Parts: sequence; structure tokens; C-alpha cells
Amino acid sequence: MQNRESIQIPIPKNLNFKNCIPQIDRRYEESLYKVENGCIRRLIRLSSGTALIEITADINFMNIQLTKEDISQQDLLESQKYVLEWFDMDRDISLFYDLLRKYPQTKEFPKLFQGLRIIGIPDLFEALCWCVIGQQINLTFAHKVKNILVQRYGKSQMINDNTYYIFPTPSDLLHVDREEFVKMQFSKQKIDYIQNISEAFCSGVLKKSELKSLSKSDQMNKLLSIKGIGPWTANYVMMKSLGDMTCITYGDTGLSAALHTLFDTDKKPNKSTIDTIFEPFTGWESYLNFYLWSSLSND
DNA sequence: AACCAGGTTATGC
DNA sequence: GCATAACATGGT
Repeated sequence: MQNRESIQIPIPKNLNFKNCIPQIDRRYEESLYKVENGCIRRLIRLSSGTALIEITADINFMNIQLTKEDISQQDLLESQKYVLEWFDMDRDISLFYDLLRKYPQTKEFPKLFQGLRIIGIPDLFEALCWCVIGQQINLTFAHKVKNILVQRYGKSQMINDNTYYIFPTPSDLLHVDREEFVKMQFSKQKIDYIQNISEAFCSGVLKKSELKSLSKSDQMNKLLSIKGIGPWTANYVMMKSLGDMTCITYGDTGLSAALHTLFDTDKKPNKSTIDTIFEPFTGWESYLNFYLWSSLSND
């Protein structure tokens, strides 16, 4: 028997739910959540089982509807924590906005993207797999591959005639035959990477909570020690999953394009060029990186 | 039809 | 250390 409960979270300064939605609801197929009329629905994993959350917002509050069997206080707490992390709500970004206004290339950002937060990927394993899938292929295709993987190996639940999926766990993928991955259009190289990463989680080499307690350079080294995780992926997941605010996705196609357009750099700016541009944003590199990505689809 | 895509590893100088 | 090739295939 499904029960329903709701939670209200006051919306912090410089968080605009409506302006966050385009970052979640891209024009790609997506099976991990549904976005419709300003409402985001997705299945999430709580310690006592899965739950559907439906997120809406008015001017002052974010409203989270929880659907689950036997909802406990703990479930409500964990759901709230999930949303706070997903939307990076526990952060005051006004200092970042002050910095953006200082420079001609970014001074319009606070207006253009008012209240946009880094949209996280709370599941570290999902973030890493997404990086591997997306490596060197176009995003349309990458989303197709991800959706097939999710629908085939992720847990699903039917609620009110809709099927919702959760990204597969490392053990869900650990023993999937290579042939099955080939059918899903993974390259042999990417199959190795996915299996390496799954194994790292299953054996305890990689664990989000443990990684979060390490220093930045230790996190980086641990991630880079796994075959399939390079500098781009390490920075990406540290930004999107570990809450590190100082990440730059060097070599990233989108970042390069944005810097070329806005800062008149080479089409593929090198590390020192990028560092010079990011230097004044120390402590907010991830946000600048994220806003630069957003600037690509906003012309 | 050619070129590119939310990169990473292996190899060679 | 830095440049280059191989990976692998759909999208534009």
C-alpha cells in the first residue's frame, strides 16, 4: 500500500527552480526522471527501499511529494537530503554572482541564469558510467545508450501507470556478459571501463562516502588510478557528485566552445589559458564551468 | 561525405 | 613530457 507525504523546503536566495529545469530536462530522451508542467518526478533509493519523489516549487517553497510504503521520519529526512544535494541548495552563491558581474564576458550571467544551481548526480556510480558512455560520442547517442542500459538493468517501479527507473548498481552490472554490452553498442574499451568501475565499487576500492572525506588531490589520485577514469571524468564527477566547487573540465568540448565564443580563445584553449580565465574565480571554478556550459544553449 | 562527438589509453619520440 | 593513433558508431 503506497502512502504519500510531503515536505516543504524554503527556497534559498539565488535559487530559481524554473531556471534549473532546462538543465534537467534537456531535449534528449531520459528515463531516470520525468519533467512535466514544472514538476519533476523520479524514483530514488532510500535506506528502507525506493520512493517516488515529485518536486514542484512556488516562490517561497520547494514542495516534495513522497510516495512509498510505510513512510518513516527517516525516509522524509533522506528524501530532503537528496533534493538538497541534487539542487546544491545548501550553498550561498551570491559571492559567485559578485565575481561574474566584474567581468564583461560574464556580467550578464547572473541575469541570464538567475538562480541556476549545479545540478548534481548524487549517485557516484551513475556519474562515472555516464562519463564513460558519453566519451567521444555525441550526446544524442549517449543518451540512447544510457536509457537502454537503465531500462534493461536498473530497478523499476510502476506507479500510477508510469514506469520509473533507478540507475543500475555496480553489482547489477558486474556480471553482465560482454556480448550484452556489445548489443547495447558499447565499444570493447568502454566495456572494460564499465567493468573496472563496477568492480572498484563492489570490492570497496571506490566508495562515495569515503572519497568525500579525502583531500582533493587524494580524491583525484584515487579516481585516476582506475582504468577508464581520466582527468576529464575525475573533474566531472568531483563537480557533479562529490560537491567540489573547484573543478575544471579541461579538454571538454563544451567548455572550449564557450571560452572560444565568450573569451575569444583558441578553439581548443590549453590548460594555462583556461587557468588564467578561471583564476579570479578561485573557489567557484565548478560554478563557472557549469554556467559556461549553460551559455552554450542560451543564444 | 566528411567531420565531429560532455575522452582515455597505449605508443613513440 | 607532449603529439598522435586507436577505439567505435551515430549525428549533422
